[in-house]
Amino acid sequence: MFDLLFQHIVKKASLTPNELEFLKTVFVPKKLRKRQYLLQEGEVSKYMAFVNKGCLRAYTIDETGREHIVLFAIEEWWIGDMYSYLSGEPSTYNIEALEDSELLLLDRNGQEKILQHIPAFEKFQRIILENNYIATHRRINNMMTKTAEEKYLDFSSRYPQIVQRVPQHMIASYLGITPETLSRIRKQIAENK
Amino acid sequence: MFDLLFQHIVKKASLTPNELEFLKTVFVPKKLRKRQYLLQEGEVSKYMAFVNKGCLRAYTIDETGREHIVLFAIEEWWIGDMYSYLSGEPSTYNIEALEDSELLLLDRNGQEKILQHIPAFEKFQRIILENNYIATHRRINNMMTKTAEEKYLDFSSRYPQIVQRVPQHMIASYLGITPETLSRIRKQIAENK
DNA sequence: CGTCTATTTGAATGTACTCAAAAGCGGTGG
DNA sequence: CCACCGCTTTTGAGTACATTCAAATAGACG
Repeated sequence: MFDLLFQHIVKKASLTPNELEFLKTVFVPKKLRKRQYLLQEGEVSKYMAFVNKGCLRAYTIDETGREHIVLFAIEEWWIGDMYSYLSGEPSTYNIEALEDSELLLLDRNGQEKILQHIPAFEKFQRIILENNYIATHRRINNMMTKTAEEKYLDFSSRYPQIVQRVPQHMIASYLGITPETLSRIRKQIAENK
Repeated sequence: MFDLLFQHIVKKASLTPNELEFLKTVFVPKKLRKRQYLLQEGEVSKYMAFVNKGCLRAYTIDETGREHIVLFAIEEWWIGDMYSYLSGEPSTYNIEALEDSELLLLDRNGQEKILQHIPAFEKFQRIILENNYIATHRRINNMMTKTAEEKYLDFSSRYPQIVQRVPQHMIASYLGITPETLSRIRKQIAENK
């Protein structure tokens, strides 16, 4: 259950076997069936979740009732509403399992404990934040400057696993384009090669 | 010089007079004339800068040579490339003063010192991060779901001071629309009231 | 197998863009 | 202090890209 998490962490910061063992006492395993929710709009996001297995999406619903996917997560990714998690305010996101999934949950308390026991965890956290910052800013840049086709090509080369596993209209939603447009783009790409 | 910074901080976390006094030894004042750069592409962002006076922009240049404004900052805002600051990697941003400006610089060293001396500073930092997270995600949401007109209306109601102070084509650049489109939108808004 | 949902295709529309040129504005030097 | 130059904003015309709405096809799940 903890193998993937441990691999994930030691890639970014070196922890002793003892320290890794300690982590087991802090993370809480949780299973989610397809279509179950980790978080619903209005709830406080008490956990950040590491995905050990499966696939999830975070989305919002706008005034006109449309869903907009904010984030996907598959194995070795983190998911949660960081804002709600940090501030304790209710979340505006829904987080739903797109496949049967296994998560490892970390709450603020657990996080504090880890930081007290394992100084190197700070570095790990910092790297996660950095990567998040980069991905978010790249996304803004893509939204601003790229055509629908470029957005899709960038996405599918960066996250090919997600393209495989997730319904096409959800990818369209993530990219901020209509399902019809994405369908036509894919057709055109297929033809031109 | 430190008045605004102190106000800014005590709004978010309560610090003792002694602690505030200590901050003076850590932040480094810096003046920038209009059109001077705080950071240029390829340099490492060694500081996060608190804007005591003035106005700046952070922008990138894409493959086709176009500028895209990532961020504005006026009094009481922070500016810098957080990724480069945290990771030590070279920045892809340029940060330029749009007016004569006064900054207070904080480097990683200084930040460490503060955290050691002033535990309450952690809370302050957390709140800054939260606000940053919210603003960034709102921006993504706006880019994805809003028309050019809605983007402008949202921006100008949220940051009216910036609309006042910054050339129109830079606002267009920030919103990811052309200057011509923004001009037409503004005309239309003016007519319809 | 049948139903429900996802994807594809078509036609018409609309929003924002490009390119080009005119008008407006501000800063600078004579 | 005014005239000029350069940059910003506005306006116009034509175009491209993506959207909407509608319907047909394909695929998944019970």
